[in-house]
Amino acid sequence: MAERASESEMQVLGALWDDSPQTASELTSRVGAANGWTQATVKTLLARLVQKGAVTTEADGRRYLYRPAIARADTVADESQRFVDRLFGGRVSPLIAHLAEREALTDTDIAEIEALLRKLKS
Amino acid sequence: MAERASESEMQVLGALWDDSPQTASELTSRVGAANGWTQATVKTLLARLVQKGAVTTEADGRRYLYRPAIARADTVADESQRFVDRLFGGRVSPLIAHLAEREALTDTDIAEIEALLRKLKS
DNA sequence: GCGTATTGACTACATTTGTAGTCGATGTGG
DNA sequence: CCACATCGACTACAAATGTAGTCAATACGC
Repeated sequence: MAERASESEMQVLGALWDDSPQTASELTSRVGAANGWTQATVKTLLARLVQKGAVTTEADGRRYLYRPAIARADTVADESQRFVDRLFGGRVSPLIAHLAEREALTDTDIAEIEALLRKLKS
Repeated sequence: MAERASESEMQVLGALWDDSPQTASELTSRVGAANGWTQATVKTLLARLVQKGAVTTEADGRRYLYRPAIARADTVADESQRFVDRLFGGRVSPLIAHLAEREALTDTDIAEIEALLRKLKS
């Protein structure tokens, strides 16, 4: 089982979920730039992700192509569970209630959620 | 602004939100036992929370009574925001969609969420 | 009063995380 | 062919985190 990725590592992993494979340079341009990290930092993050088994490499000439080795959905599931447990005692609706209260929900969000719920009930 | 509490520290803080004030012993019995931590560990966590300004102490004879110094709602708000940003690019509905898919939503949850949304729209 | 249990203060230390530098190998443009 | 750019490997190192031990003071039961 792959170990958990740290928050920074998760940024890199997220970029790979969005688009893969990518080279270290590409990732530096995207994630690095977005977070103010140098290439060196991004490479360290990549190395750690590989070591944790969360990312795989494929040689492409002199460099590597990086690909996620774990599914976004699985990771998101684990993290969501941990999160809801940690802050909301495992209950989901308090989370929604909270998000709603903080006005973190746009009208579009609300519409989408309602549509989801309708589908869930059918 | 108080610094963020780590995950372990959050466990202790959570217990204080549920019930406060509490002594270190009480917290060890609850949180410590639940997590397999010794008294020493719980005390360290408490000391760090105090140092971070997340918990206050009040002398009670030879010992302290511990109380949360930051509101659950505020912390939950910050953490939720970070979480949604980190895993869902800041969008809330993918989170709901995910929870729904994983059947993490009970019928009660669904009903509660619908009620919330109705209220939101009015 | 005195031994014993309890408590906070202080110390300890390995691991993880954030952030980056260096360096040797190798590919590339001219 | 060769200077230069680029890449991964390895190294560095401070701060945060997880986990706990030790110790001196003190309160409490007898």
